[in-house]
Amino acid sequence: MNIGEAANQAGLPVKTVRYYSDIGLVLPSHRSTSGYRNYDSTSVKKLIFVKRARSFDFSIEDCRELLDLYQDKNRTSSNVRRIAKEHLVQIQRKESELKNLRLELNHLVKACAGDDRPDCPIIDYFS
Amino acid sequence: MNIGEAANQAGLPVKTVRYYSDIGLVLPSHRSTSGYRNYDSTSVKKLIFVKRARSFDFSIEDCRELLDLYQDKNRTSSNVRRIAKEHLVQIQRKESELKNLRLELNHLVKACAGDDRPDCPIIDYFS
DNA sequence: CTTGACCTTCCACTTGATGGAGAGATTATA
DNA sequence: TATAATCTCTCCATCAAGTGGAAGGTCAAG
Repeated sequence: MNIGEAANQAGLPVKTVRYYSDIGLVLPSHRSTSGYRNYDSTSVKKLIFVKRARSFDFSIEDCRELLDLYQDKNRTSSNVRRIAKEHLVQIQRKESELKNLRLELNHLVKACAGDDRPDCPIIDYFS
Repeated sequence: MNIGEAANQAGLPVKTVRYYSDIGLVLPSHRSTSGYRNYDSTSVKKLIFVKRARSFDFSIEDCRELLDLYQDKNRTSSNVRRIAKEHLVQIQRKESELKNLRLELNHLVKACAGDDRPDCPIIDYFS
């Protein structure tokens, strides 16, 4: 199938599929004589795999590694687990940072009258 | 003072201060005859202000707006509050997305044996 | 034969910086 | 005073992960 149909089946924009092809993440199974990218069901499955992994915020490089393992019949689940676990740590770190941010900002917003006067604890805090 | 000293006082890399100057976010108070950026205490305060706001993940454009309000004696705290509140909503949304991600990924990692065998619920889930 | 949908490559833009090259300015030391 | 070290300047490239658009080739239907 052509890129449009493949993108459709994977639920990705055509541009993104072409981008994944450009960076060698998911290559089309072959090219037509006129240069059209052609995707078979295997390559579409890879696109879907990448889409899922990306929705988990895995980086493109992580996806590349996971995709290798996905295709590797000799893989060990410990390898996959390692990548996922490292990623989990990143997510947890980010989440707690965001939480601190939210608490502090919430505090500031609550302290701010939000009226016509120029007095503002938010501005004061930043100054 | 020169850019190095200003950057130092603001706790920002010189490159960043120059970048803020380039995009017109915090301009140096003037330039020396030889073209050196010169920062007075007011412009350094603005740098510090931006640094704080950025540490709260406010975008550069938000910072620009907050900086305008910071300098505006006729500002109303409601304007500042609006920006901060919108930002708070973004942070909360991001935080809950991250939480969902963490829970699901944690689930997957826990379900994965992480041993020598190729069977892996993480890979299965993505496939 | 032409229209329209789809495909191609290439280039620019996004955010918020950061790194480096090459050159000029200033300051410290010998 | 010479020179070396440090600072600063501008300009260009790069990062992630695409997205948007231009200019042009391809294909099927009417």
